[in-house]
Amino acid sequence: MAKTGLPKQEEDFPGWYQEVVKQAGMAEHGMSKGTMIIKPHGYAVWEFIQRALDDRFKATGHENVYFPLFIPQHLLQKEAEHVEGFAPELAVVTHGGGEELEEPLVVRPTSETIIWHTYKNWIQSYRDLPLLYNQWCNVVRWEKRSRLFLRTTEFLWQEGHTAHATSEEAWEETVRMLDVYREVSEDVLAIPVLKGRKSASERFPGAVETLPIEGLMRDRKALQCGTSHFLGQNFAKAYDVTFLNENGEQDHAWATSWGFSTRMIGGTIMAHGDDRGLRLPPAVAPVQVVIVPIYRSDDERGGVLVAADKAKAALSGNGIRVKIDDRDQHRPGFKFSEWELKGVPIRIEIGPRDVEADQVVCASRLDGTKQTLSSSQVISQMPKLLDGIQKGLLKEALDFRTENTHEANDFETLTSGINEAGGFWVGGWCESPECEEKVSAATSATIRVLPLEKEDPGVACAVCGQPGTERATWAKAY
RNA sequence: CGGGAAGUAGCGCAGCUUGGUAGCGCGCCACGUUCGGGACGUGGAGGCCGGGGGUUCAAGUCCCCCCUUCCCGACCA
Repeated sequence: MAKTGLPKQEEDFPGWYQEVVKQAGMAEHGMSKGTMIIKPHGYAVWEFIQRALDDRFKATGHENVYFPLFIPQHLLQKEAEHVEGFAPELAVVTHGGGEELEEPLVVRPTSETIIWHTYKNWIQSYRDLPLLYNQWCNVVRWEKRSRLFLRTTEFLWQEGHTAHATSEEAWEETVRMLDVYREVSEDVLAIPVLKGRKSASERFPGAVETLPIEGLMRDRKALQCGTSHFLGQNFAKAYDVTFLNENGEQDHAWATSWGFSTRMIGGTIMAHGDDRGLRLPPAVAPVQVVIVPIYRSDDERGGVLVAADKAKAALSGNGIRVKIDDRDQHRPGFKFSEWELKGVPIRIEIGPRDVEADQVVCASRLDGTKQTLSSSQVISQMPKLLDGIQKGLLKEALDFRTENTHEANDFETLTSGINEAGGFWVGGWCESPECEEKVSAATSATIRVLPLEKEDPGVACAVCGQPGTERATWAKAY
């Protein structure tokens, strides 16, 4: 049996998570408080996520820009709710060039302020709109508690910032980008997500509506996987961004912003990983197929490696990312375990017996099954096998979510359900912050999502019994 | 920022009670035997014992101060 040295997921999920991240070579803690060093294997996954998002941004007419890391403090203070929301978690630079600065510089926690300050100069007429810009960058938020990938002082993300002439257009953009996130989560990362709205208490500071996608991790806790904000005219008003509309009237621009971060590397690990380690969706696996040659003598080694090279060349020719693990210092069993830990979707074993029979042994990381395939079969079937793993991971995660989504129509069922079973709990809500708070106090869970289109739940508020006006989905979350 | 725990070799830890030559396992390097599910033997390299101050003939060990990390909360992508 394999000895991974990992805690069992069931017994110690946080411990399991931390060990997987470390042992699989994804990331480690940085030197200063709450920071993270992303290692090659982790960063390579991020590059695939970046590419998937960026392709979709371009396809929907967006362009990339870059704004400064430092934001003059006064700029940040113009939107009241925004200041209040971010004030506790700002990093502030007070010295530069060996001297105290006249005005402190805030390290961006997000860039709405500096961007809308700049948009003021870029927008005069409705003909200048929309502005559909995105930037890839790092941001800093001084969180009290950090966890690799999920919450670190500094993290990498993209933040889109668009300006529109009408409320309708901005709302459409907000919803469109939320769906881009849904698509990347589900089709690329194989994490099924719930789309919807946040309650007022969970909204982004300064937003009119915050639309999240929420995924369920294997410990039955939710993870916010991306958010798209409808900012209304709040930032345009705070930063005085006006334009002349088609009717010749001055109007404030309408705004959206949306972000997707390196936290989703952690999400991918927590949504699919098992007791042997990572299970990476083929779409983001830096190595999709690893070939482990097996041999005893130099003679066998030669023949096996020729067969391995041939298989690699053929697979690479089909656009598949293949690696041959020809390290002499490790035996095959060690390599099997190591690549499983790293999450490689397919392992091909080629030994003397296989060379003789012109075949390979092909093992799937999805369920551990092995099959023997002829050399030509393995080439022709590989895209299908990888696609099967991609879809299989999504299906497993979807089934898991279905099993762990429950209805609750009274306080006792709701709170004990959340506390004892975990997962998503759906119930009526009267929209009062008091009822929301009561559940949080009893469970530490929050409303993760309300339906995108507000709908009558047809049941009473699960907390107070008054008529329900929203259908709320609750869960404990990261 | 509260409540706990911990900082000793790259990683995981023992040693501290009762002060007296710096240890173990894994990993690393060399050679040999191994190789279809985490191999073994022999030899070797590697330490400002988190930092600063004290007590003492003598401090990893005792005392004081500081720093950092982890876990549990509150804050959050």
